[in-house]
Amino acid sequence: MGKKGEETKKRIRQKALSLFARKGFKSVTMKDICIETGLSRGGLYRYYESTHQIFSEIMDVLMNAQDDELAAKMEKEVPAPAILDEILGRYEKEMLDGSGSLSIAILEFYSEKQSDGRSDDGGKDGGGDSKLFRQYICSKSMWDNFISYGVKRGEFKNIDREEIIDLILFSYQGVRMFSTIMPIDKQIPRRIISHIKKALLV
Amino acid sequence: MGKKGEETKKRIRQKALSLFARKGFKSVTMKDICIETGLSRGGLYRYYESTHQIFSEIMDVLMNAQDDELAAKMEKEVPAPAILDEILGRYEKEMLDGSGSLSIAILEFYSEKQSDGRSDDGGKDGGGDSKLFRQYICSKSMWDNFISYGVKRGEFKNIDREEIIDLILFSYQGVRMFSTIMPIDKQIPRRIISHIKKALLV
Amino acid sequence: MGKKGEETKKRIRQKALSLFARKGFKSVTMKDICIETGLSRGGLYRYYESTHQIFSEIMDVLMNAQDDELAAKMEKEVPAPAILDEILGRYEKEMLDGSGSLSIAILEFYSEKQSDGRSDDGGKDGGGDSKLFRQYICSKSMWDNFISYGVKRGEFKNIDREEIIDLILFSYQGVRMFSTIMPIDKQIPRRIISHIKKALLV
Amino acid sequence: MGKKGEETKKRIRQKALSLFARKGFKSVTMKDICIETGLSRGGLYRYYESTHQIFSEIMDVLMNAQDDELAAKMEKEVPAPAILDEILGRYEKEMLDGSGSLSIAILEFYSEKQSDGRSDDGGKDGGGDSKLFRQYICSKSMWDNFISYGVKRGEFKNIDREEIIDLILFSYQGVRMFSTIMPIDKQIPRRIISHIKKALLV
DNA sequence: CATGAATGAGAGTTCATTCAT
DNA sequence: GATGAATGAACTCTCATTCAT
Repeated sequence: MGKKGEETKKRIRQKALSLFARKGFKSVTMKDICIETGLSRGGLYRYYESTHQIFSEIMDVLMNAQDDELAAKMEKEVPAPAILDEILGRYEKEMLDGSGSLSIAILEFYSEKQSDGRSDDGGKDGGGDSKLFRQYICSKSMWDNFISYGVKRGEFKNIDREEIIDLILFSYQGVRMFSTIMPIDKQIPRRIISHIKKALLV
Repeated sequence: MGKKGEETKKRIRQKALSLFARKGFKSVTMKDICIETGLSRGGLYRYYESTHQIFSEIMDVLMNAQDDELAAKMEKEVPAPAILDEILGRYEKEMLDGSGSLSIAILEFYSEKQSDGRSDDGGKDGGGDSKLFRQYICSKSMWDNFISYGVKRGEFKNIDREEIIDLILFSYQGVRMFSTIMPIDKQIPRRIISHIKKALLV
Repeated sequence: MGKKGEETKKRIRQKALSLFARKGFKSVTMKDICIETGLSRGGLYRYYESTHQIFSEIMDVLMNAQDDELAAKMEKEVPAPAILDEILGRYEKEMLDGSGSLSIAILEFYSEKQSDGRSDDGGKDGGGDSKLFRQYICSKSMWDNFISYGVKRGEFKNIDREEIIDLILFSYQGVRMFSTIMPIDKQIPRRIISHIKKALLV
Repeated sequence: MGKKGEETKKRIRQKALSLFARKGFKSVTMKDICIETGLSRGGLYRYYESTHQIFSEIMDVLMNAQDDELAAKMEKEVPAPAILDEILGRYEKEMLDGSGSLSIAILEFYSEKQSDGRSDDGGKDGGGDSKLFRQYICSKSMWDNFISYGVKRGEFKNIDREEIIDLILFSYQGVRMFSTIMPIDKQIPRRIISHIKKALLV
């Protein structure tokens, strides 16, 4: 493919990402992406043959770009509450900013597959649900490690971990979803974060 | 519009509802609804001129069909924990059953409006966000009343109400969303509910 | 579908037939047929969803419009040589007139299916080859009956029937094919017919 | 154009030939030929600028590669029936093997020109019909010579030569055509050949 | 010379929408 | 009121063809 080709693919993904964030998955057409990237029909199709494929690759890239950062901090013995502050700070920002979120696009993408029964993710692995599910498992295990770390250091309560993790993950996702369609009062993320902190910190 | 007309409209809404639950909002076409209802093109257009309008009316109907039931129970002095059990039981069921949920359709419907800037909700009120927002406010006030009731009866803790309410509402919505695209482990709703109960019950 | 619809379908088939005869099968597009019939895209697709389907129906109609005429003549005890003259006269005309012939279109249509392996003949029966083959069998049995008739009347020689029939059918088809792409000298059909007559007549 | 260039052209023609035999003329694209030959777009276009041109050259090469062999045999006074056996044996094989035949491609190629009115055969001569026609004339004269030879040797009947030649050529072509789209019973070529022999041999 | 990136024309297809009957 | 025939816009996708490197 060559270096130029790889760069074009990357450019396509970037432009497409902004479209998906803005309009969700279903409403983005190959034509939209042509216009956004400045490529012609044929030019785009040379690299990707459907919005499914593009989205799928975007998801792959995003998912692989995950947190080693956290592990690094635990390595360095950063206090758990400090790490928690940092993570929840990021969550808060994300919950408030609906514009950059792929939430709806993700939902549309995976829900479409459900009803279709098709599996157009470039053939890299088996089906998208599992990809999402793996992501959930991964986030969960990350939190689990982190909470263990906090408990070991005597900084977190030794509560039912799965319970608090599910609560964190799904309320976070819930707010993100709604932030794309409804003005989210700043207090909402703040309250959720406050609750999480109270539940965790000794 | 005579009685017959109203019934036809109702039938259209019912059939369309099942389509929206299955395929989301964007993927349902007027043609789909023609087929599902058995109406001809012209026949359908006589009653509704777009899927937006149909969906909007469905939402109106659903939102108006809300809980006076709860008020009735509080009136009858039913113990708060019993009411809580009942509500959370319903929530649990809904979190597990992705199939019947309009979650995605709602998200698509309102998010489409955001990006369009259009306001095609039948002209009844100004913009859908506020409709959704009102719904949120309404649910919130319902829970607020209910928690007050429990606190007054000495059955609920007197904690920060807004905090727990946001947590309940958004984690519930978060799970519902994901239930439509990912297999949800039975334990997830159970854990969330367990947490809520622990947070509320004395 | 209604009477109007049936008429539109018929009109489509007629116009398409002239296109197929002129350009063969592969070179005719749905757009061509739109233009020829004066229908819009959507209008045409309402009735037929591919040139395959149209061609297939044309073939069905043509094949069903076959020779009961011959049977009638044998019934009426018309002398075999007279009937032979009439049939071969028709053959001669058809061999000379390349313009109205579907030969190439038929060849393209069925050869495309071979390589594709698809079977898009409206689902009415199993595959097109058999349809062609049946046609061959049918023509063959028609000639067989007819030659028997001539032999019984003492007007035809009692020669190897299958031999002469294959010769008739394939040389006729061969000339028809070439008549679409090459000027056919009038003498060619005449010579072929002359040979056939000599082979058959006592 | 050096020797290497000529070889590349030859390779292109060979690969293209197999494609034309498999898919006919119209269905073969420059892209197909790129893939089949392993050449890049630009690479292919350096040598040939259209499938028409490639096909045309293939035809030229094939037509020039004709029978001096027959002349040689007559020179050597090989008995006419032996030569006939050999020729008809080859015909039989060709009639049965639809797969390697260019029949359909030829038909498509020349029929396309008819309707187009264009003349894209590399500019070497005026129009393809005449090329085909010349080929017919050429085959005919070959047979004419051969039959004369047989008659002179007292091995063939002195019948109307043009008649039997047309019969041979067109029934042969007819079967070849159909062999590409229909299973041809082994008996069919056999019967045709049997008839020809009976007509020729004393 | 050869490559493959890119263009743009054009075919296929699907729907929202209108309108004569 | 209701039907379904018809329109036309928009999208998807595929190639022939060109051209900078």
